[in-house]
Amino acid sequence: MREETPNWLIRCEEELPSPEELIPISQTLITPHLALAFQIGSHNNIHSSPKRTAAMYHQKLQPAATPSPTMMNTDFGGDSSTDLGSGGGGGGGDEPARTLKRPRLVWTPQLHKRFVDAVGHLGIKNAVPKTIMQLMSVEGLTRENVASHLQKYRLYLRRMQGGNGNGVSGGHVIVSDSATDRLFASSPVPAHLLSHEYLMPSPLMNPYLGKHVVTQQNHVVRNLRYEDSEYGNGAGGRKVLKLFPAGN
DNA sequence: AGATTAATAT
DNA sequence: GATATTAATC
Repeated sequence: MREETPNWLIRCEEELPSPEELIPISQTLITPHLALAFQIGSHNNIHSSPKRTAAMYHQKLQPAATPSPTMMNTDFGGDSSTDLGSGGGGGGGDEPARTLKRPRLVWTPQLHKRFVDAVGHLGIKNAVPKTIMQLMSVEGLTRENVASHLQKYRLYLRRMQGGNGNGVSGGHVIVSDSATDRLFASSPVPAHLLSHEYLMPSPLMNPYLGKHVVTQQNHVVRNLRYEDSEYGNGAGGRKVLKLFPAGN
């Protein structure tokens, strides 16, 4: 067996060790008592690990604000120091860190910054969720966290390039509002993400085009093509996929 | 605002 | 099978 050496990853890590950027990340990735309760690998902190744990920086508590009916009871909720490390716990999962559902991640500007310059240092090729996650080195951050964020981020970037990001069309500038946009706007966009090839999905390689597909209703559909949706101005003329039922 | 899922591709 | 991407939905 032989692990491939992630040379590029190594290069990136050597290249971007800006301590100012890496150290002061402060945000609650996992709730403090979640981290405490899990006490990942007992509190024998393995300092050899270069990872920064979000739990280390817990300063601002999120009120959790989770009105979901499911409610995370989490027996350890009551008191602290409920180390799961002890063998006593009968049905307890040994590593809830993976099995339990974590509270939803809050993408603070700092965390987003990390995300962005991780993406910035990876090439177009390597800026994929898994590697971004690795380069960010934030404990508890999952691939899906990054994937989800990346998806939204790309949508944001497309809106910027496609439409005039700073449309001076007419008379007034289209300033991006909405909290999301401001978060994304809070960090400068890495140049290589502005590549058209990167942002624009090739309609020509759409698997549906020219083929036919069977819908849930068992109707055969063919001749799929893209059409420009003309919604006056609101959407800004996005492409939509239209289906043409084949007679029956 | 994020997470999750389904379909698809590599 | 694992991961990526997109769209849709929760």
